[in-house]
Amino acid sequence: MSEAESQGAEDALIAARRDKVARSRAAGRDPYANDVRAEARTSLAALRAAFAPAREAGEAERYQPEQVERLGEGRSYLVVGRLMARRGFGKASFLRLRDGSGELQLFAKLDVLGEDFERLSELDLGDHVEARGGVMVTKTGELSLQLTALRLLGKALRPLPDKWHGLTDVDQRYRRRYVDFVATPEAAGVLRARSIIVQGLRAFLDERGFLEVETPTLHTLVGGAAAKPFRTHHNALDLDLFLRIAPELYLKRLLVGGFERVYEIGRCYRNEGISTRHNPEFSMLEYYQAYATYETLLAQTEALLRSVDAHLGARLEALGQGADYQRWLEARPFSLAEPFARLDMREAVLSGLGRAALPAALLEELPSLALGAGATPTPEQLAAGQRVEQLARTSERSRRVDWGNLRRALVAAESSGERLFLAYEFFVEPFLAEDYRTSDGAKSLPVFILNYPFEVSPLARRKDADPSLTDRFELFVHGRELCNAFSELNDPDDQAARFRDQVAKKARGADETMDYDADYVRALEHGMPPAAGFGLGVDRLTMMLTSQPSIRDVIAFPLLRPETE
RNA sequence: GGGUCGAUAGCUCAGUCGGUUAGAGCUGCGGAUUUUUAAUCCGUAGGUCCAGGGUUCGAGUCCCUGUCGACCCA
Repeated sequence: MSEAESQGAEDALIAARRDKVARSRAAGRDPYANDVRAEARTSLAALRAAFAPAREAGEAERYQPEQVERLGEGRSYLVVGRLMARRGFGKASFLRLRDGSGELQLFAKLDVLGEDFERLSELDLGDHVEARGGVMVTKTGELSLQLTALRLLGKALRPLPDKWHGLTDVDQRYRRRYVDFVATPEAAGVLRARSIIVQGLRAFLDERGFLEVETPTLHTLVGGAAAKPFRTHHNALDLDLFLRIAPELYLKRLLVGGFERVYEIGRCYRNEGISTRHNPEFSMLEYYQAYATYETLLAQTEALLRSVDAHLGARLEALGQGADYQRWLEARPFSLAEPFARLDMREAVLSGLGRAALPAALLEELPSLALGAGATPTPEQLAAGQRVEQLARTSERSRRVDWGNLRRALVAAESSGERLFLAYEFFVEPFLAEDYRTSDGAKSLPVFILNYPFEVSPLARRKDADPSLTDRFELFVHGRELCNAFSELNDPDDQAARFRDQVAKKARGADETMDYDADYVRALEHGMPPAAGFGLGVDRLTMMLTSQPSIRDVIAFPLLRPETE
């Protein structure tokens, strides 16, 4: 970039910083020096920890000068980081330094710092610097480093956002996440929490003898979930491929291969809308456990979530982010502390209808309520419309049911199983958070929904007692789906029939169906041990545990429409 | 896809009923200040008011279209 291009206010700010770079260079100092003796460096958190004994009880950030002096023993410390604030007083100056572990005040005095003091004018907020000095306490009791040396390590040519308000434009926050993480400490904290959550998931499974594996993300077929895929192409093989929508079918091939416990944490891709709960690429945990049933996984799911949450709380506390965790914990509308509720889907629907003062027989009546197409409504369609209006008036809760979308969805429902599932989605799921509460009523209780119809569960094992249902559950936390688990279907003939149903559905126009995976059926024909499998959305789990309103807050670089210029 | 709200300096925001040269704080630059905590004080620079069209003597402001974003609904 040439200097001649500069124009406008932003460029003037950048030009001023470039001038300082030139001044540094002219004086023989490298504005991008890379010769920090890292082994001599003390992190700001470590430095604070070393002087913690001098902290005054009660007063969080006041230190006793004599004790600090004794602990310091005249030692000199080397610290590095980004300059976050500066308050100048002529022949003295206060600077705020931030590194990856925390922050510390630097105190520069002309008579102590010497000639480096003049170079303060070459520094800007945002610059990376190296500082050296002894630890002392200022008049207000703040732990500080009294500088004996200070130099630039990496010039920031662009200014940081407003030091008090930070970056508030939501679009700018997600577009310039590197600025957001500097300007919004909580945003950085959420990313740290995410890493800890993933560690917690791994630790839980590793302790139980699971093997972490990686399976293909480039698939030749669509399978493992109901979703629209991204398409891509391999040139050398001239092969059309899909980005995976789920790892399920490969993980179960590993069960056939003799691995009894496997898991994968990885990216999946779904070519669907973007919302506060959906990003086109997202992370899923799936694990498969031979000789387990979905009932085994019920208890294991509660244990997993509590274990991860405990791990998160403990690690954040250790990192000095305990206040963040406490704030997130209080903000949660749900609690993991009490045993989760367990509901059979059909019973949940009947109970949901009852709570809305709707007749149980409505389940059988649903097909006639489907929204008809066509310009002029038939008498049947008019009757259906009147019937829905009547039903919607039966109770306050019935009024809150999304009848319009239920009627639209019913058009595509081809079986009583699909209609049961729709009834669950419209009469039960929206009310889970208010209907199932902790014993004190303060928070919602996570709810397991059990026994899904086989038509909406093409990879799950049928129930022995009722083959129209499957050994499957989903976990809803505050009304939002978090986990999906079932006993695996290992009968190759049944699986082949389910695939054929999926293909037939696609032929009838459904767009979120699976392809027939002949290799997977062949794998089952070689024999898959009885097993249960589990899936969990890592992004959603992170949102829940850190009380973040948007999935974009838990993803480092969420997908955005490209900037236009 | 529909509705509501929004877009003004690098950042955070004002801008009255349509009226003269669009303001403030932070950041920057110059100055004062050797214990500050969003330091303070003085001075100064910084604008295609999202884009295009329209109404008007006159538009940041009113109208239309578009772009982008947020939220809600689907």
